[in-house]
Amino acid sequence: MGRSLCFHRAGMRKQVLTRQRVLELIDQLQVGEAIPSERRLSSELGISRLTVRAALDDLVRDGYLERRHGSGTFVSEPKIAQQLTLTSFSEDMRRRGMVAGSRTIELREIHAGAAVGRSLSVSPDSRVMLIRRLRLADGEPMALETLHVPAALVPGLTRDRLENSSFYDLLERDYGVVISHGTQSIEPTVTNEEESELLGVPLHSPAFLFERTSRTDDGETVEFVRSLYRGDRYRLVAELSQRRDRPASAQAALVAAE
Amino acid sequence: MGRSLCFHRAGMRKQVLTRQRVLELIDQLQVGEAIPSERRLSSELGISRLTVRAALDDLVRDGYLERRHGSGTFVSEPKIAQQLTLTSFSEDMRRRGMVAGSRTIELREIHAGAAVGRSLSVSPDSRVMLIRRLRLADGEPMALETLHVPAALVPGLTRDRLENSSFYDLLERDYGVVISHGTQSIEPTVTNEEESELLGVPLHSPAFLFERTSRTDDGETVEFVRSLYRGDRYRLVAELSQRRDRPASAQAALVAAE
DNA sequence: CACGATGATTGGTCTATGCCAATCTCTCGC
DNA sequence: GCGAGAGATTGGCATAGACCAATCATCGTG
Repeated sequence: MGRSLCFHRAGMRKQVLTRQRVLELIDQLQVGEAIPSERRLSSELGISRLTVRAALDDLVRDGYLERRHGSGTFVSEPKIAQQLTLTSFSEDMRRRGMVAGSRTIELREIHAGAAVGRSLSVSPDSRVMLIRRLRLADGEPMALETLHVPAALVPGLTRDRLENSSFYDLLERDYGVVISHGTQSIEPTVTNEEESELLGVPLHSPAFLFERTSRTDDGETVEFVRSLYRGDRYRLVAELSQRRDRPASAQAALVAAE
Repeated sequence: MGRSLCFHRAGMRKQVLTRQRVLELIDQLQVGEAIPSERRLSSELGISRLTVRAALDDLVRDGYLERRHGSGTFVSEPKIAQQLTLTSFSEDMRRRGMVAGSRTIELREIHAGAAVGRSLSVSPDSRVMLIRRLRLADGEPMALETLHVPAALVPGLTRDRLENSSFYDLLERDYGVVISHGTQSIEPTVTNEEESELLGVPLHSPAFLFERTSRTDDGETVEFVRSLYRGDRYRLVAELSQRRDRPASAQAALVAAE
């Protein structure tokens, strides 16, 4: 903590570096413990207090910290982030202290077809990898994932490389593809016979159906995923806030009746 | 726009007032149209550019505006806010250009009991109002809502006053109760016989079950609501982002198996 | 010992300013 | 008329500093 930001990587914003530094700090502290004050961080890191503050704002918004006016800034109870973000299943489970795993059920190359072609912004004739995986937490089936990715993006993809790994990590490490944004929808559904058997739940059990389309920075669509999460083991929880100084905003999409 | 912030209400933060002023502006513009530059707003409102910027940051985060470096700041396509917020059904529907309505099915005073007592932080013997309402959008059933509120909070509550109104508005207007934060969980479920009939969907249709506990600023729990939203008409959609400079964070709660 | 007052520390908000990067517009030259 | 370059405008990021509000700790008094 006696160092200023001379550890910076070229071009990286000070705010971002500060965020990372503070996250390291948080890892070393217990819930409820205070981090150093803004003024202290400012002088120790050799940056302005507003810059420190901006980094902390971000961490507060993401739920890592909570501020108490006049007291300090404290490590939060680990809780659900307010914002939905692109999260790999593996990372998600790891943050819960669980061991994430996966079992590849199917891996083959298909023609995209109309629907998948549209979702991936490729022609229906395009070659696409279809990957079906059962996602496990502490060895228990949690979700069933069907993933489509343009075949040209992942030459030489094998089951071995997929086993017990995060697809995002693999994309980046082995293919230099970095996912940066996407769109996700969530619907309630019920499990069919095959799904029920794979997930170990009764037929027609309630489940969440997540559909996600992910893109790289330059807008290339790199995956379309459907994931079915068991409703008996999975629930979305959010801390909500209504600020008097903000108008209410919508929290859901309403789709047209068929 | 030739006025400075002399329209301010006592104690209200400049950032908040700016936000409101800009929201008014947005209402008058078309999607894709530019708002005045930060520098222009700064001089016209008589506040510093950083303060303008903070207000715009907020609006950008909430999806009202999008910034293009070097070009300006533009009105966004109306889209789903990234953050889940406390939203009244009425406001939600209105933002979709639909007419919100409701039909009160039941309004009576009961004893809280163990579960509701716990949710409302009152004793099981406490008197609690039970309100069941069907929520309509353009006259069509959309959600079934069961609301519990401590009876002492809403003396003289009648069906008339509930009809076609937002409970939040009513709480504030008639009882001076302002909800400020809460916790919401979302689960997939299926409709039972009564629910299916009320919502006009087949038996065992997938649906979202929202449970929400809402509190005032000083932490008093003022309502516990269960809402059942039709899965065929309701879906959660989010724009997702994975910033390289941010660690992934969880987006859901995982509940223990019963 | 307990309570109240005071001072220190902390977060909260804002001002003024500077510089860089990206984009747009206008002018000039071919 | 078109393209390139320069200047203007815009967002992006940061500094230094000031002041207010809330909380905490310490000290003094009853």
